[in-house]
Amino acid sequence: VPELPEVEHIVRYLRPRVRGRAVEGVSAPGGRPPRALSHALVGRTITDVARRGKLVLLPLGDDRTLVVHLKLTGKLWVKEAGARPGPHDRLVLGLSGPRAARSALVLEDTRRLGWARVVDAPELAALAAAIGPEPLDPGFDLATLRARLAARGRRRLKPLLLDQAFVAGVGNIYADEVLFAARLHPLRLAGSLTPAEAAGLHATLVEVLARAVAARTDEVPDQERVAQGGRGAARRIAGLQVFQKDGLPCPRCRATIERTVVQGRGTYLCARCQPATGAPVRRRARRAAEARA
DNA sequence: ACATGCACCTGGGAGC
DNA sequence: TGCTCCCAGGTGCATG
Repeated sequence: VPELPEVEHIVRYLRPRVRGRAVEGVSAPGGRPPRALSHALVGRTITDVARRGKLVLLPLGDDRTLVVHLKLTGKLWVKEAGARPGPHDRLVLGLSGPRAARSALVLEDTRRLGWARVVDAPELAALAAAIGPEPLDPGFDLATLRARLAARGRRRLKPLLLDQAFVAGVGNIYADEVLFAARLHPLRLAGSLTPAEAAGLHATLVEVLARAVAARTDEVPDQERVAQGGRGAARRIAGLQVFQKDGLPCPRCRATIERTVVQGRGTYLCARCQPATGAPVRRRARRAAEARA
């Protein structure tokens, strides 16, 4: 599941491989001919590869940009031109190059939830404006986070972290990892954090994501390592502390990590390290217990 | 303003 | 073995 660090890694993998290449053809193996995309892309040059939140941005030199969202199972590869299409290849962009080095940018997406489209500058601005601050930007300081927490004080921490309008790029895995590192229960209300807790959340948010990005800057693309041996989202990511570790001892206190469901999503936490303090939560739980009785 | 629940889609695992 | 059921997770939308 690509979250900010994985998307960043894909961007770094793609940039030297597609920058400066012209799109020579567009096809969709096993699908409808992508006529609109083809019309918008053929003949244009990919001038760079960038990221905004979980979006991959491929600017085309004029005011247009190819935007890709990988959702749950999307991957972007550069393959040799003419390589046999994989069973889940959804979109193939033939790229220019010396005859022997011609290549293709391939969107592979098992579950077909991802998308790719070409937008103009105003549309790109609208997409970007709907996404919150980049947590790894130097401008994302503690004051910024505290102001945003205060503005959404009645929301619970985990749904808030998953909300791309609150902060860019956090998904289910890193939301749990950040909350564990910050010793905060996922159901705590944003407005209930002490100044020290807010500072801890800021520090861990930056640290956990930065470490995950840094762990992937080596030459071997993560995607290729996954293809060689990994299976299951958690296995792709080294160094996870709690995500999908239910039943295992907490790496900090040895209590058993548990799995719950928050906002319909699997949520992993150490109840000893991340106590569910906060009066509103308890009141709500008691009301629920009374309603059941 | 916030939460909930479903829809989208498919493969993989559990259970029978 | 082979069937059904359920689940995963990002996001958008309808509903409470």
